Parts: sequence; C-alpha cells; structure tokens
Amino acid sequence: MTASPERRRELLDTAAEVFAAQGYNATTVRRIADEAGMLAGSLYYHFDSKESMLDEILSTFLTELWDGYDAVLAADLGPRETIEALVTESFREIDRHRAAVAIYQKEARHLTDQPRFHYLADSQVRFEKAWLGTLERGVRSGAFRADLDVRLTYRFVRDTVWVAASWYRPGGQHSPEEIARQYLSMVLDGIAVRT
Amino acid sequence: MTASPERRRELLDTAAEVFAAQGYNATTVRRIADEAGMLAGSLYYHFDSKESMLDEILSTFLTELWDGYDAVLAADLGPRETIEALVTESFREIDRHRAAVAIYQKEARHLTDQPRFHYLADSQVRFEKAWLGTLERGVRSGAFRADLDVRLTYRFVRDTVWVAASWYRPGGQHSPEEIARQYLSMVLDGIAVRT
DNA sequence: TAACCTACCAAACACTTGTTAGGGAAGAAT
DNA sequence: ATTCTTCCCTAACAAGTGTTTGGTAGGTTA
Repeated sequence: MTASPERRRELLDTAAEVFAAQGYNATTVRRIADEAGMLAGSLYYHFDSKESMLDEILSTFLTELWDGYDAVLAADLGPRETIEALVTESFREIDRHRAAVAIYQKEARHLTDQPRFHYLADSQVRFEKAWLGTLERGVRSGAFRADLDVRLTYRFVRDTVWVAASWYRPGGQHSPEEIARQYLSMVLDGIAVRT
Repeated sequence: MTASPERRRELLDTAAEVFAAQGYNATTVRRIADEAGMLAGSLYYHFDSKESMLDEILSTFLTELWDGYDAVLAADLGPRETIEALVTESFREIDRHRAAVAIYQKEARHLTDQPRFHYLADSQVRFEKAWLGTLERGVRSGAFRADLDVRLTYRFVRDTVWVAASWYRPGGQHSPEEIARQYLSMVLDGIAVRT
C-alpha cells in the first residue's frame, strides 16, 4: 500500500508525456500503463485515480514555477528587468516541465470548473497580478509604451511565452536562455528595423 | 436520407462550440445533441460520424482561411505590408471562426497522424511557406532585423496571432482590426519605449 | 386521398472506459 | 524459516461511449 517516491515520479513523467502528446481525455489509462511496461490495474497501486495523476503533475509543476517566480518578484527589480527575469524563468520552466506546461495549456481552461483543480484559477490570478502589475509599473515609469492597451499587452506577452512549450524540445539547438533572449528582444524592441 | 444544408451548418456550429469548450475527445455525442435540442442518434441523420463533424468543421475553416490568405499573397505587397495584411486577415478569421480556430489549435497536432486529417499537415506546410518566406524576404530587403533567428521569429509571430483565439470573444470591446493593429505594433516595434 | 420525404425519437448494440478485488512472486526483516 | 512488504498481474465490473435499426409525426407532392 506504500509506493516508492522515485517510482511515482517515473510513472508521472511517462503519464505527463502521453497526456501532453494525446490530450488528457484522449489518453487511456491502459496506454499509460503500456508505456510504463505494466498493466492498467497496476497503476492503481501507485495512484488512486487517473485524475489524481493529472492533479499531481500540474500541482508539482505550479509549485516549482511559483518558487521561481517568487524569487524573481522578491528581488524587487525595475519593470523591464522584472519582465526579463520572468520570461527567462518561464523558459527555464518550459525546459524542465515541457509536458506539464503543454498539459496545463490544453486542459487548464475546462479544469478550473472542478473544485479539485480550483488552484489552477488561483494561480492564474496570481499570474495576472504579477505580469500585469509589472507592465503597468513599467508604463508609469516610462519604460513601456503608454499607447498600448495594457491588458492586451499582458495577454500578448503571456501567450507568446507559454505557447513555446508546444514546439520546444529539450536538447534542441537553442538553450532556454538563448530563446528567452531572442523572445525578449522581439517583444521589447520589435522585429522591424528601426528607421 | 437527405439533409438540408442550413440545418447541417446550424448543428456544426453548436458542435464546434462544444468541441472548443470541452475538447473533442471530452465531448460526447449526447452532449452535442442535447445542446442542439435533440437525441444522440438523431445526429446520425445529418452526419455519419462524430469524426466527420470535426472534419467538416476544420476543413471548411481552412478553406475560408486560405481564400483570404491567397488573396493577400496574390496582391504581391512588400514584406512588411504582407505581414500586416496576413495578421489582419488572421484576426478576421478568428472573429469569424473562433471555435474552429480553438479546436484547430488544441487538436491539430495529434490529428495529423490520421490519414483523414492529413490535409492539416499540408496546410501547415503552406502556412510556414507563406509566413517564413515573407519574413525572409523582409530580412533581405532590410525591413526586418537580421540579427534574429528567422525560424524562431516565425513561430513567435504565428503563435502570438493564433493563441488570441483562446481568449478572444466576438462582440468584445476591441474589433478584430483594432486587435490586429495593436498586435502588429507590438510585434513590429516592441513594447519598450525607444531611447 | 394516397404516396412520399424530411427530421426526428426510442431503444438497443458492441465496445471501451476507469476502477476494483484477490492473488502471487521476490526480496527484506525477524 | 517464517512473516512482511513491495510491486505487479489476472480477471472482472459498472458506467459511458459512438453507432445502428426500426419506427413515426407532420408537411409536401401527386
């Protein structure tokens, strides 16, 4: 009745991989077990439901994410430097938790209805507070343009960062830091040549 | 055995709405029928499978999308003007086919395996050719920065545009054209104040 | 009036789904 | 040597899935 934490982590990793590739609902518990080299029922020695696997995948990811974000926010940097740090940290998280991020993006919206996953909505609120607040601070300080809809800018920056999880593959030719640098350069300065 | 085209379109619209909200696999055929005010079996008078509904939703969307894109590309504008026109056209498509776009984004990746949906992969290739080609043309002509990874830029621009479908709601306070203008301003010139 | 067509319902089908219960093999602990 | 613990298997269950078949109310046509 007691399962080893390492085995749990292993199984969660393969589960996350399949969830990310096929979608949560499209993934059968038999497929996960197959990928892990065991039978469907055996998974229930380690977890008490398919949903709790998803829960554990998402919650551990969000926990680690907020560890990083809180560290950045606690540093009390200027608006532009905060955005830079948040973006860089985000790409590092994508590098570490690619599957979890992909799952989060695909499933978060319709999971927030369920009470069990209400922490997803909480996280989203904190998320908006951090990013939107920093952007507004930047507009006031003159670091960011004032002629743009800040809310639109927020969604723009947020989405551009996290969608990268859909194509990013760890071990590719660009490191997370390199991608972050290029993304920041595009978001901050634009892709057009200055005239 | 013969169904009216208007009724088909009506049912496809409600189906698309549910698919977009819950995900294709998580959506039961009974839920769609319920939303349409009829019983599950009755859907099979109009369509021969759940999959063919998805197929028809996606293919009609892509057809209309490429009608718009081809018109833009045929105009033979400069690189920057082409990007501007493509982005604007994209937001108009999101306005018209919000549900279809959302479905496309969530399900396209793992649908391309099935032969039936192979046209999704074809479309993606054409898509990349149009956008990436325009960006490269812009770099050569000096309109776009040469110090950025063009491929990364492509994914950046592509994603930033289409992810908007996940939060965009028709009839909101911003028209598609207004959103396109702000997005283009951000992508082209950046959100930072020029020093 | 009779035949027909459209658009749906009622009821079931075969199958897949997540999940459970009991058991057993292999090693560790006593 | 025996008990215990860990980890998995076998085999099944109940619920839900997409789909089919036969029927029928109501309007249209002949």
